[in-house]
Amino acid sequence: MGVAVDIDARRCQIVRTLDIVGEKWSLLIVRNAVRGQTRFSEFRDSLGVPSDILTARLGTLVAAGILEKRSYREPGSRERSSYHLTESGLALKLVLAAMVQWSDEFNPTVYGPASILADPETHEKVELAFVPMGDPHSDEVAILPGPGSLATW
Amino acid sequence: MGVAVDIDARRCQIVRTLDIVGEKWSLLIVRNAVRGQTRFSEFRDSLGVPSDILTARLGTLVAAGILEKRSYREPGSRERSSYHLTESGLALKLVLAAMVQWSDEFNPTVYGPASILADPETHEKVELAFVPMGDPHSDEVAILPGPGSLATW
DNA sequence: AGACCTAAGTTGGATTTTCCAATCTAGATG
DNA sequence: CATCTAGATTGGAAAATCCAACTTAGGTCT
Repeated sequence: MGVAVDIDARRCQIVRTLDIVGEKWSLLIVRNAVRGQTRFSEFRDSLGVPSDILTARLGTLVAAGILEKRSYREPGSRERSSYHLTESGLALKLVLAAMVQWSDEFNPTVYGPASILADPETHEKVELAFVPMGDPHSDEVAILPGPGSLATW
Repeated sequence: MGVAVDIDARRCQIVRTLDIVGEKWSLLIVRNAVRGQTRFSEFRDSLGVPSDILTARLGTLVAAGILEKRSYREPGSRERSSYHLTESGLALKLVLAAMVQWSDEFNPTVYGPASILADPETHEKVELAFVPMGDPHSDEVAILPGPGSLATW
């Protein structure tokens, strides 16, 4: 992201995270990947991101190990590329969920939440909280469409 | 941030959060505010952010209710402005902590973590996890300097 | 008074990033 | 060999950021 080039600023975890996903569109691409999108045209059409920017962002995310570039072949078409979340990329759900939760509390809409954080198995609502390190807990979450959602999830 | 202007995209909590803190420097200003900084010159000098950009970001953060503009007066000086986190701004620690945790796991440095998430009272290490909604839990966290920290905290 | 100091903020112009529409690529099909 | 299509590239316009110099407005000093 070009922020804070001096060597000790880069030790900051927040700077290091923003360096990777702090540019415009990056986190929204990850969000849509979490929703299951994998193709260039899906990201471009659903987000409205300019295709040259999308090319650049996908490259950055692949280089950072957040997305993995694969090939797929639709019957009757040539081989094309698709982009899939890695373990690292999937773990960014933590950051996305934090934004969802903050927005629900401090910047809600009149429509209700568009996304709801839930237990992947029981679908009970969950929330992010600070727990003692090492205690058994869940780092898995499902992000389900809520009442404020218009999106095809 | 100008991303996704269409009406239903703005229902997304992630878009709504990025609209407020997704611009360059915004989250770093919040980070430094969490560290206790309040003054224009502190933000400018510690981050190296251009002063015109800082003016714009402080304005956005104040307008969004994340910072509150106050006056202070140093003995022998005239009245000046300072910027203080609101409850809403303090709650962004959740997002910052998520970035810290993600970076620790997937993008660590050789120096060890610069920041450590800890219980504000016991200083035991804590981590973000998904817990059942409504269960008793902590949303308080202290962000302490770790072994990788060079910053004057 | 008036010269000087200082934190906060503004201004003009260069640089960088983003945007947008048009174009290109390369294998598949008719 | 013309046509189709998802993925990508290109050139030029627009917007955001950067940078250094300057301004503001009250305070101190003499």
